[in-house]
Amino acid sequence: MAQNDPATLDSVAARAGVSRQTVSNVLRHPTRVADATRDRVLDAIRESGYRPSLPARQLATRRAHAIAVRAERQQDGISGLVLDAFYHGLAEAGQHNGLRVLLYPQPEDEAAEVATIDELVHTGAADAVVLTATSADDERPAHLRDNGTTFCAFGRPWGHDDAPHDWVDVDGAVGTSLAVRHLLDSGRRSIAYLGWPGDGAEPSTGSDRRRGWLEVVGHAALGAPVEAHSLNDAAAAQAAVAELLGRPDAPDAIVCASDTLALGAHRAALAAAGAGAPVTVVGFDATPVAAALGLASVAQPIDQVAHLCIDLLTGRFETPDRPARGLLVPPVLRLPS
Amino acid sequence: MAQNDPATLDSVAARAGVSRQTVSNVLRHPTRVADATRDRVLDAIRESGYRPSLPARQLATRRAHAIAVRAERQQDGISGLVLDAFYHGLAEAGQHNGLRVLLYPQPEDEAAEVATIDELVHTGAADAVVLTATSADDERPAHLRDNGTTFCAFGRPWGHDDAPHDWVDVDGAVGTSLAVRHLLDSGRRSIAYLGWPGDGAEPSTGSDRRRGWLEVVGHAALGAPVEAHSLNDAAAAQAAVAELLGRPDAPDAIVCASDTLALGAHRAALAAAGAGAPVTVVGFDATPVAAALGLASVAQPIDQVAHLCIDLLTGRFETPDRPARGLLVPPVLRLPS
DNA sequence: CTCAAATGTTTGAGCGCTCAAACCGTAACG
DNA sequence: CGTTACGGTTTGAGCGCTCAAACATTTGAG
Repeated sequence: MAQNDPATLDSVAARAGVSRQTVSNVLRHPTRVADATRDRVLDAIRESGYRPSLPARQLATRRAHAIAVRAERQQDGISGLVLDAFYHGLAEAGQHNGLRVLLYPQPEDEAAEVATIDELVHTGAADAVVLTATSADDERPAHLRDNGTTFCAFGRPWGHDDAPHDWVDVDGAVGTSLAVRHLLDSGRRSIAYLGWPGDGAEPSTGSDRRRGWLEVVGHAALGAPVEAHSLNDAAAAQAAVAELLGRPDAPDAIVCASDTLALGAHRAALAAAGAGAPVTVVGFDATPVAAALGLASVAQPIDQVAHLCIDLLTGRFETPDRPARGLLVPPVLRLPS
Repeated sequence: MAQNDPATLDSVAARAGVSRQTVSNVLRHPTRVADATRDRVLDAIRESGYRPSLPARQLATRRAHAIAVRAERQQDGISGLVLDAFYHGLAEAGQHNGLRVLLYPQPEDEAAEVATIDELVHTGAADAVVLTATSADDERPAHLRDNGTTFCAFGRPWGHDDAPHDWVDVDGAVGTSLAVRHLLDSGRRSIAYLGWPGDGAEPSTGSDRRRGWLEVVGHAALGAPVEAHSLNDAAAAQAAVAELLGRPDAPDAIVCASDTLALGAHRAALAAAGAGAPVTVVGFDATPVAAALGLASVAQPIDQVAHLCIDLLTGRFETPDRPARGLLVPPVLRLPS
């Protein structure tokens, strides 16, 4: 099948009795080539086991046909899973679009990361970047914009609604509102929220998730909304919820901003199981932990997010000047099986 | 700083008043260049903001300076974390060695995966592959060997001890033996094992972990070893352990082959807490779940594994014919904080 | 029957780098 | 004082591809 030396455009051309460029056209612009010629060339390609050389193409087109994404340093924890799925989604969607996915190790800080990305882009290793874990005080988007680097963020430009860059995010408010509705439907009357510190104030992932809860709970008019806050740590969450359950207005359900918090809440609920009615806990991220504990949890459609990121990027490659676009996708509530 | 057009070897050379090749030498073979010249060239590089073009280098050297690794499709679960850490480790170790890490989406089956890898390598996108999740009946190593593809596996060639390829793995037996010793030290007398079905027979990750337990337990001569088996599912594990704890020879500690199993065991132990002494559970993989539940768990030194994989690969790039090498690294027991 | 417009194919140049070989001084040696 | 040797530098060629322009053919209109 394959020759001794790997086949090239020229060797295939010779074999098919056409010119180099015609072979190239068969591959990249099939319509430009006459049917008979194309078949002949395709045969020659098959017989010789030809594979186009990526580096050569990159050199000629000045496109890397690759995007870069950060390989997160050791995660805090439970939602690490989500990133795994995101990587897979990117790789898959990228493959469909002729984009390879490059991993770069998370640098010390944001400045170093911008430098890393700059390096990647300017050496021609990648055409663009997908930014993950964006936050309100994130300096990366602005720097990348200044650099003229193409990128798409997974995560809204919190607090910078005018930020002229592409992004995709999951609608956390919809997620928590789904959770509350589900709990109302199953007869819960007093639904508390367990979030992170500072959830109320600045726009953030946390405040977004809290808002969804508050809207539905407020709408249902079930008395004053009850909430607690804790760092994203199961033990801390457990303590916070234990306190909550000791109060006179103890809730009969808790919507949590993460599965880590949900785990803590679940343990507190178990501990308090003796006294009072059972408390239902709903998590966020639908990690295996929630599944294992038999908790409902809000599932982010990570795969969809990844595909949309790729869509936005490929779109921008084609039309560099089109206005920035932000896409908000709804999560779903995953019930315990 | 940077010019309008990106700087090239030639533009830098012109600026420094030397030839193209001298600039190249400054970068790749600094010793070949006279000190004065080198300084002049380095200045020119700095002033022009020159970045070497990766594609051009790849084309000329026929090396991609990249390795590929599979982006796992949705994980069963809890140990997804481990992969995240592995990706980061690879990216980091790769960066130190001038290797970029490429992600390819997990294909349908092993045959398709081999084809994908073949594609990656023959188009010059990657020089080598890191194989993950190897098992006894894995066809990938043999195929890759036949293809002449350079690779390194994370995972032993179970049942193919003669397999002439590079690999790195974590010594599971050492892990479980550490767990047992720790339990003995803390006064446990009857230490059971919770593994996966078929752990006893063929060489596998499971049988390896079981062996470590059996050796130490047998050595301590504490009566007939007790064990249970279950699919890697928390609910199934819970049922299996519940049964175990109901027996007359119920253990006072359980070493598990995974954190998923440990989660199940933990829940069964909690449920049985009323009757008899408390049961201590030890997991495997040191996922956040184990940490959250307050369980000790065996931690795989994933970062080290990743670095060793890169070491083996870079070594092989330099000496393609050196004999295959297998590296076994010991895990550590991570106690609950 | 001529000329222009399609259609299909080839040619030339160049992307930015590295390799190998050639080159050029100068120092060391006989 | 010629010859060799050597550190330092340049030259030529080529990696495998794509672009734009040039070149043949064929076709259809006038």
